[in-house]
Amino acid sequence: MDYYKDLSVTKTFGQINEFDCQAMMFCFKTRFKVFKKGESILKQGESIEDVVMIVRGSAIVENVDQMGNISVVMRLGAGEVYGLEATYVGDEVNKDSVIATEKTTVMFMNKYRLIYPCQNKCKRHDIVIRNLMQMVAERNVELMNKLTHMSKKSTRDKLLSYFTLMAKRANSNYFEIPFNKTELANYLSVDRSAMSTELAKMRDEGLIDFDKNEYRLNLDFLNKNK
Amino acid sequence: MDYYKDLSVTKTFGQINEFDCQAMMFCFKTRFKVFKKGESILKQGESIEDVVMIVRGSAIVENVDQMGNISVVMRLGAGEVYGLEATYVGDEVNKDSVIATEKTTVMFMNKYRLIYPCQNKCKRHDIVIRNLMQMVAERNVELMNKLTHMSKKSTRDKLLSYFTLMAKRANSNYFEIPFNKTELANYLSVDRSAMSTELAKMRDEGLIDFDKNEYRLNLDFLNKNK
DNA sequence: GAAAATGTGTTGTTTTTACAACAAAACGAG
DNA sequence: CTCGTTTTGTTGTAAAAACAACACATTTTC
Repeated sequence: MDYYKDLSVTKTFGQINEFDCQAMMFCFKTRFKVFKKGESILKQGESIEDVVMIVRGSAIVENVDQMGNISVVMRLGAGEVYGLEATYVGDEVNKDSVIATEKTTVMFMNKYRLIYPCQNKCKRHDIVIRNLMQMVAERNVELMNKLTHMSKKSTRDKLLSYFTLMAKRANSNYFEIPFNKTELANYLSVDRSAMSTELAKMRDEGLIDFDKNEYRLNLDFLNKNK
Repeated sequence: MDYYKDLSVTKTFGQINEFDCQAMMFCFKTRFKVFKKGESILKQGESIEDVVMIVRGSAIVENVDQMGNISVVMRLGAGEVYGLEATYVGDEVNKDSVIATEKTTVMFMNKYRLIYPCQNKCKRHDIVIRNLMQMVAERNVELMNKLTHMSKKSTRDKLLSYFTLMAKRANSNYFEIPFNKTELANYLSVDRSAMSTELAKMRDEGLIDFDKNEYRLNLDFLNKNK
């Protein structure tokens, strides 16, 4: 396979040469699969066999409760893994579904091989462990950020909390977000139509502007009125 | 110091003998401090110098936004650490405050010494790294659970989501929670008085019962009416 | 390129929550 | 034990969000 080009730019395998990477692929019993847009990479409730990594493309982690409410937990981009934390805490079934948002290549890795140190020749396993640790820490921060947005009382404040972070990340008050409107509503746990109304109101007030998934945040306005 | 008794039962240092533990204490430049109830162990906005571990007692992690809204992020019990993820991602200031909820002994550890492998004699450092990884993974699951509660639309569903998890954890429909009513409201991001009203309503309907921080969840009733 | 599916914006109505203000209860320190 | 502080419960009102139903736009698929 020539997936090494993709793997070499991931956080997990980036610092590892192609030869060692190959050895590790073997050790982790990796297999690759390509998913079409909308296909489920993992299904909520199914037993966990592997840790998955997005090699190319992207996916959304979502949770559907008994009442049918959809909650978007996060988005996974290239290089990101899912299923690691569950493996560490010993969960046996997926708590969420992972759904491809475009044509997406996924690498499946044996969950046990990944987290236990091995006696094999893949001598870079320690580096991978370190990298995974880093990624779990980053995910933690990501979840804390989501909590910060969701803890806001009003839809407007939730949106502003999210937009402010995205602007900071982009280092610009003009930025693109990885969600469409429906997904954003499910990410922030607000009603989509109510959110749509609120966004329109914010635009009328000159606070923000947007087109598709691109947004502009008028920070001057924000600071003036606080 | 005779803190070893306390440390020996923590996830981080539990598998390590007293001698190695002592060596590591030195390596991590640990220092101990006792806080009274209500005192701040870490303050939001202050620069991060150390990773802290609750040795004895407990604390609450909370965040106050510009409008003065208090959000309880999580509760820390004995053996739990705070500041690790921030160190991994390179944050320089505390995003939250950590406040002792009772008389609490805290161990401060040099953040760099903790996460970088060292050349010293503390040969159990690798075990500590592994244990920390486990704890960060567990914290992620904890945060995901909180997100699940908070993503529910109504106060009642938020409460039920939380209570159901606590009952599952306790393996009983009778359980104690680590929050008082005010803290619980701030944890779930709902108005305290509205929550109080909703709890009373749920009690009237026979769905739950409670006294102080102890709750009983009537699951039969729950299943019957869904 | 047409049809189907998905995504988005708008409106009015209903339900829920936040807010404010207060009283009662529990707790804690001296 | 007592006073001050914190926690909890209650109520009415105002504000906000959820919901439902729809039209229109956009995207996907064959």
